[in-house]
Amino acid sequence: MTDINFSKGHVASDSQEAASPAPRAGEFRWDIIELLFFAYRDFVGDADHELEAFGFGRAHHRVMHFVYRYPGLKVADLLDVLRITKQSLGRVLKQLLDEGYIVQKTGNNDRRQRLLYATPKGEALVAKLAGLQTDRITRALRDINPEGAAAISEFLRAMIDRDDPDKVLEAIFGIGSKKPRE
Amino acid sequence: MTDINFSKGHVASDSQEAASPAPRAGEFRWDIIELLFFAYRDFVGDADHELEAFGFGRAHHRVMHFVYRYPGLKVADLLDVLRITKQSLGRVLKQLLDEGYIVQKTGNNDRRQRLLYATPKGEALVAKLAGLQTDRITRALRDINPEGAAAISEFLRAMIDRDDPDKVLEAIFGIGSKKPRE
DNA sequence: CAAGATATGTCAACATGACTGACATAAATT
DNA sequence: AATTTATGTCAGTCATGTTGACATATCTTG
Repeated sequence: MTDINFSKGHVASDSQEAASPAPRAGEFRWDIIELLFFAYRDFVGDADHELEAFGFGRAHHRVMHFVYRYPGLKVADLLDVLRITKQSLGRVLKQLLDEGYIVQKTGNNDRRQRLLYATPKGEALVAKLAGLQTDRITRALRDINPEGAAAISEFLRAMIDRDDPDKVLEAIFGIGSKKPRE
Repeated sequence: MTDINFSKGHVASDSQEAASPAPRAGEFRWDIIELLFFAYRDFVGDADHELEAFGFGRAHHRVMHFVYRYPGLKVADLLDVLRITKQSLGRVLKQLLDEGYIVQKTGNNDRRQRLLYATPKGEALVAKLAGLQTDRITRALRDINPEGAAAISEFLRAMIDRDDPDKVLEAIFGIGSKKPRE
């Protein structure tokens, strides 16, 4: 049942598209495009499973992750990183605060700011999820030598937009190209 | 304004977590976890922008992509690949059919099946989006040698779950581990 | 052939996580 | 004192996912 019957018309080694657009002679990176899709799907799937047990979703994970990793992150910074609206963040953040995964502290210099910190309970959740994802990454890197691993890191960095980096990206990339786009 | 003021407590070279969980001595791949997050965010962001002009979302893109790439894909196959319910697919697919991006043909062997094909209009859309993503990938690979590129491909493949692969994954991986889970 | 299984489509209700717009408060800046 | 900034919140909407129930056509099987 359910035989592999689709014709694979455009797959990889196919000759040529008869399509009208013909953008640039057909040299698309279908391989990487699809590998990224499946790899990311399964990568986040690890965490998604666990999150159900807590009654949380991906949104909660992202918030917890960055709050844990960058203690004292401001709400505004979090909004930059996640690229969502404050209304959208508000709902998720409120749950995490109410349930004791995150605490807020008033900023020292600027008392309007609410600096965010993970509680031990929050740290435990992040560690659990990061453990699952680290397992997958470690498995995937097992048969890859250091040069290959460096190439992977370099590739992923180069895939990221560098214009107008948020605070977390500046930390990751080391405050390099602070290029104020006019 | 908006100074880089978070304390970076747990970042990379930090000594040790005082947290309670302590899963495996703290050797998490924070680097790859975060690079994947940002790389994928910007990777899909390319397409998201363009899609707005068409009044479509990511869901439409995913459907169009796989229908174009694997002509004659059955509805059931598409459900396997996207891992969504048929009701969810139905809404998106109906729009793409109504607006002439996809056509259905009755299966030859099994007349219950609806085999899906991209129209020229649909192919043009897929090509446009794949062009944007290919540009990003090509840019990212520019300074990476063939061995590095091979490592990247190997890594992404190894990140994907191989148990119970769907039709598309079988095509990508070459019908390898056809392990029928009982 | 009749019965059952399969492939697909559809209706209805609901959940999550995005969005916009408007407005409120407290604290910093001018 | 007036304005700007950082944050929070209310209200409504949209996109995309979910369950559950059911309909129809077609294939498979006893």
